[in-house]
Amino acid sequence: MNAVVDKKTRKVQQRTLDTRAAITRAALKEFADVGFAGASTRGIAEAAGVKHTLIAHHFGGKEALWKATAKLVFGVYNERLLKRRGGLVGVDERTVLKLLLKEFILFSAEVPEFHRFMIQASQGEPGRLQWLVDRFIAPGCVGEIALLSAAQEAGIFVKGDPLHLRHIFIGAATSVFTVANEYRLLSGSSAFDESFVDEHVELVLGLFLQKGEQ
Amino acid sequence: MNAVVDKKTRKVQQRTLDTRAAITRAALKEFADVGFAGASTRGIAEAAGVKHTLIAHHFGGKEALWKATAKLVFGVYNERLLKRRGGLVGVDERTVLKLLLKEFILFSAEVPEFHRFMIQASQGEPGRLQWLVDRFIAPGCVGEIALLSAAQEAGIFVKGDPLHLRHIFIGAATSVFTVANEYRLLSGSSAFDESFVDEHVELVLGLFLQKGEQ
DNA sequence: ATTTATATTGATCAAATGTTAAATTAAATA
DNA sequence: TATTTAATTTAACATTTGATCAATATAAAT
Repeated sequence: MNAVVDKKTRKVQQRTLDTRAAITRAALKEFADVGFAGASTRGIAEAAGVKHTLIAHHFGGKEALWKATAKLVFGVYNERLLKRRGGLVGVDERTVLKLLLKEFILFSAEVPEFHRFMIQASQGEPGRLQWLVDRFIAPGCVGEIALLSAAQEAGIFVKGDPLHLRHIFIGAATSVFTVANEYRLLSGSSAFDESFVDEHVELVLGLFLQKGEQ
Repeated sequence: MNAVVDKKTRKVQQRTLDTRAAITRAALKEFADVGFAGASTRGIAEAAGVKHTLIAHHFGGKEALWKATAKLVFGVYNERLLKRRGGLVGVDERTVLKLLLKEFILFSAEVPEFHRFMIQASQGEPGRLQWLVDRFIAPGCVGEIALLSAAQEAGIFVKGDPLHLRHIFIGAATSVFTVANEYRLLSGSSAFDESFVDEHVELVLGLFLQKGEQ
C-alpha cells in the first residue's frame, strides 16, 4: 500500500567509497589549481586512476562533482577545528584564541587547496559562489566573528571590524601557502617545511594578538 | 649590399594599438578570473569585441597572449610604484615606507586582477611561473626587500624575515580584493568602496608598522 | 546457487577550443 | 592615384571536453 515504491537499496560497496574518495581527492587538487573551467573531468579521472565515465555515474556530472568536493573539504575543515576546540575546555580565552588561530594556519599549510578552492570559486560562476557562501561560509562565519569580537572586548585581538579583520587574517595566514610555488622560487625553500610553518605561525599571531595586559 | 634585407616597415596603425589594448585588457580579466587553462581565446576576443583569430595574428597564440598580458600588468604596476616613489624625495623614511605600502594597497584595490593573475600562475604550468618570476617578480623583489630591511633596522616595520613578511603583507593587503565577491556576499557591501579601502589601508598598515619611537 | 542491483567499461555524440590558411578590406607609401 | 603592406574577416581543421547509452563485470541479496 506504499504510495512510494521503496526500491530495494543495497549496502554501499567499499569499492564505491574508494572510487568516490579517489575522485574527490583528485578533484580538489584540480579545482583548486586551475578552477572549475580549467579542470577537466578526464584529467581528474586520470589522476584518480579511474575511467572518466565514473564521474558521471557516481556524482552526476562536473557541477555535481564540484559540489561534492566542496562538501568534502569543508567537512574536513569543520571537523578539524571542532575537534581542536573540543580539546580546549577550561582553557583561558587568550590561549583558546591563539590555539584556534594556530590550528587554522596549520590546516592552511596541510590543505592549501582549501583556500585556493575558495579563491577560484570567488571569481567563477556566481551561482557556485552563492551556493558555497550560503551552505558553508556564512554559517561558519558566525562563530568566527563571535570569537574575534569577544577577543577584542577582552583586549587580546587587534581592534577593527571583525569581519574585515577576519579576511585580513585569512590573507596573511594563507597567502604564503596559496602561492607556495612562487615563494619556493624566490626563497629556495618550501613554505611547507615544518620549521617554516612554525615561524609563520609566530609571525602571523604576533601581528594580530595584542601583547598587552597580562 | 645589405646582407639583411630590410623589408619596408610601416608605422604602426592606431587600430592595431586599439585592438591589442582591447584584447590584453580582456585577457587580463579572463586569465585572472579563471586561469590560463580556464580562459578561452574566443571568450577573450568576444569580451574585447574582436574576432578571435585576431589573437593569433597580433600575439601569435594563447601562450604569447598570456605573456603579453603579464608584461602589460607588471608594466602598469611598476610604473605606478616608481611614479609614487619619485614624488617622495626628501621625505622621511617612515613616511616613505607608509606611502609606498599604501600605494601598493590602493593599486591592489584598483587592479585586483594583478594579484589574482599571480595566484593563477603559481598553480598553473610551472614554466609560466618560472618565466614570470625570472622576468618580473625576482627583479622587483630585490628593491622591496631592501626597503623592508632598512625599515626594520630603523625600527618602523615589524621584525622577521623580510621575504616572509613581504608575502604575509601581500596576503593581508590583497585577500579582501582577491575574494571581493565572497566578501560582498558576507558583508553586503563592496570591498572597492572608497571608504572601505581607506579603512583597509589603516588596518593593514597598523598591523605592520611599528608604533614606537616617534 | 541464482537472481538482481550496482559498479565499471567501451563506444559515440555534439559542442567548444586553439590553430592555420585563404580571401577581403583598410591604410600607408611612393 | 597606384601600389603594397598590414589588419580583418571568413572558412576550415584536428583535439579536447562533458555527457549519454549499451555492454559487461562484480558483489549483494535471496
